Formats: sequence, structure tokens, C-alpha cells
Amino acid sequence: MARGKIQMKKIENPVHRQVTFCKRRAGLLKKAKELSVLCDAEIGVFIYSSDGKLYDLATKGSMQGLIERYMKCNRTGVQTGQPNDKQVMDLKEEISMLKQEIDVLQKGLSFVSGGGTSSTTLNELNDLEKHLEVCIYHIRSTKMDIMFQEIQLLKNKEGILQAANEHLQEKVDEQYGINANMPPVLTDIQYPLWTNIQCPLAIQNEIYQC
Amino acid sequence: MARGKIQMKKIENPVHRQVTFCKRRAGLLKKAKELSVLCDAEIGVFIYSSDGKLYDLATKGSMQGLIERYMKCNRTGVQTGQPNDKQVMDLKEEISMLKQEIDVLQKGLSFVSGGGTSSTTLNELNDLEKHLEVCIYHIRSTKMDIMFQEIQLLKNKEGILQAANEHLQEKVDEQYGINANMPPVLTDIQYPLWTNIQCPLAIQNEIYQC
DNA sequence: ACCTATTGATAACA
DNA sequence: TTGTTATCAATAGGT
Repeated sequence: MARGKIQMKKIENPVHRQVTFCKRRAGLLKKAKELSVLCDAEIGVFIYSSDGKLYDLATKGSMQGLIERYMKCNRTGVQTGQPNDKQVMDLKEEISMLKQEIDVLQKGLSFVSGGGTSSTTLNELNDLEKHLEVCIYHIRSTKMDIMFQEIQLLKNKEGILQAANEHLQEKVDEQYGINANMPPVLTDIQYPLWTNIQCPLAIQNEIYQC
Repeated sequence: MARGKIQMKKIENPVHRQVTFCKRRAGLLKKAKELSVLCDAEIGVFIYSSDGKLYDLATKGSMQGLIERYMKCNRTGVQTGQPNDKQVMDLKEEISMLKQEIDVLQKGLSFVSGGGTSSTTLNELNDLEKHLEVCIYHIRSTKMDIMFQEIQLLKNKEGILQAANEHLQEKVDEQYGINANMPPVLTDIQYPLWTNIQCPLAIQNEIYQC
């Protein structure tokens, strides 16, 4: 973070890596202490260097206390002992799912990164295509949500303005009651509102694209 | 650390403290991940907020693995509740690793897809959508290329077989020249080829999907 | 949430 | 290692 940024990957030069490890380790522990003090939090940090040396920190008490608290909070229901088989099966299933997801993501990343020139089979391309279509579906769904929210907001605003206008009109009528020549202010706004009221640019773009 | 420094003591204003907790917690976990990646270190962090909520992070494996390693190094007598089935622990560790990998891949993909911007606004979603559509276009184009190549391959094969058949037919005619009753072997194959010749499964699937 | 002025962390170097 | 310094990153305060 100084004199040029560095890539977020393992530093290959061992000397350089060691220096960085020292400095950043100190920085991390300092930040942990600060957070603990400023926000009254209880924090534990372990750091194992690549050569196996341990550096640790526990604010507000001992590391044992922290670990016990952690264990307490994370009772995963293994206590009965028996359902381990089922648990193992579930975990294996989860691993399988995750591996599949990784596969899809890796294919996608290599394809997108390589501009589509990587060597992939037809079936893999089909999987990727389906995955991307699902992504697009989610994106469109999210877009619709956002637009709907903005439209609701505008409708509310419209109602408020309409009411305010009516109120003002009454006031005006009271004051100029005798002067019957006064024409009423136009408040009966026709749709689409956006030709009369400034519509958020995002929605404008949306509409012209649909 | 900005717009004026702050005293290193508990922040009294609760709103202010909560905001700072969120920001610094995120910063701390980020720093921990960075240190782990840059220096190939194994790091675990627990953070208990003042209201008792837990935030944790374990790089390179599960927190349970880290804790176990910690116990081993320090030979403390903390009971972890159950002598957890080793297999279950290993599986959990694997899941943790896989999830981290997915995280990295997803970030990479969204970065590449989104051109480096996180997608939250409508315009960003539009950009992402367009990008994904371009990707799908490339995928379909690549699929077509592959199919075309396979078709060319099959046509070549057909030509070779045809020639071979003709050659064999000549041989047969020579040997059985006197026996004029011999009917010719059928070599005039009709399209679609794939009802006669085994077509690669990938292309079959393709065709039925188009 | 998002924005910047400012402080803090740190990569490269000595 | 430790120290220095030019830069980059985190974030306090405000909107």
C-alpha cells in the first residue's frame, strides 16, 4: 500500500514475504486491539506463519475463554453422537454441490477472461450458458424490484403533491373568492407523469431500453 | 483516522460506536485475509461485539481446525465438548475451503463481468446484463464453431469411407466378375447421416435442443 | 448508504 | 532487523 500497490497473491520472494509478514502482522494485531477498545468488543486472533510459528492475541481475557465461548455458541448438534452418519452424508453432499459450483464458476471465469477462446466442450458450454441465463434472470428480477420501488416512491410523491395543491387551491379560492375570474391552477396531471415531473435518470434509461 | 483522529478509548455515542464497529470489523477481516494470502499464513479471528454477536473468519480451513491446532500447540485442557469425529471435522474443513474458493471465484467473475464495479445500481445492473448477454453470444458462437468442426470431420470420414467402399467394390467386382448376380454394396448414403452413422453424443444433444 | 479530507499503514529502499 | 518516506488504503465525520 505504498510505493506502488501489490498483487493480492502469495509474495514469492521469501525475504520480502517475511518483512511483509512482520509488518502486516503487527498492523493486524494493532487494528484488533483498537477495535476492541473503541467498540468494547472481545477479539481473538491466531496467526500461524507459513513456517508454523504461532502469534496470537486475545483482548479482554484469555484465548481459552474465547475458545470456550466459541464452542458454546457453535454447538452443531453433534452431541448425540449417533447421527454422525447422516451428518457425514449431508456434509459430503454439500461438498459435492460446492464442487459443482466451483466447476461452473471456473469455467465461466476462464471463458470470460480468455474472451471465449479457451478449449471447452459443448456440454460445458451448455452448462455455462444456462448458468449465465439464470444470472441474467436474477439481474432482470432485481432491476424490476428497483424500478417498482422507485415507481411506488413517485406515486407517493404524486399523492402528496396533489393533496398539497388542493389545499393551496382552497386557500387561493378563499382569498380571491370575490374575484370569480381567477382560473384554477391545473392539478389534474395526466400520465405519463414523467413528461411533467422529473423522473430519475435511471428509470428513464430503463424505459427507453424496454 | 480521518477528518480528525479519535481517542483510543471506548466510543460513548452508541450510534457512532456501531458505525465504527461495522467499518473497522470489515477492515480487520480484510486485513486478515490479505495477510493470509500474501504471506501464506493461517489465520483465525473471532470478534464478539459488545452485544454478544459473533463474527469470525478462518483462512485456509475451518475454525475448528485452527482451534484444534491451537490446543495442540498449547496443550491446554479446554474441553471442546465432544471428541468430534475426525471425519466430520475434515469434511467441515473441506467445506470451508471450498466456500472460500467459491468466494474468490465469484468475486473474480463479477469483477470481470462488471468491469470491476460492484453492481448495485440500475445502470450497473444494466451493464452487467449486457456483458452477460455478450458472453452468451460468444458461447453460442463457440458452440456453433465446435459443431461445424465436428460436422466437417464427419463429412471427411464419410468421404474416406465412400472411397474405401468404392475401392473394395472394385476388388469384389474383379474377383466375382464372372458372377454377375452379385448385388452391389449400398454406398450411396442418404442424409441425415446421423440416422446411419454414430453421431457424437454432444452434437445429438445440441440438435435436439435447437 | 455514499462521499472526501485526513490519518494510518506500508512497499520499497537504505 | 529497523527506520525513512512516498504512496496507497482505511476511515471519521458529514450528507
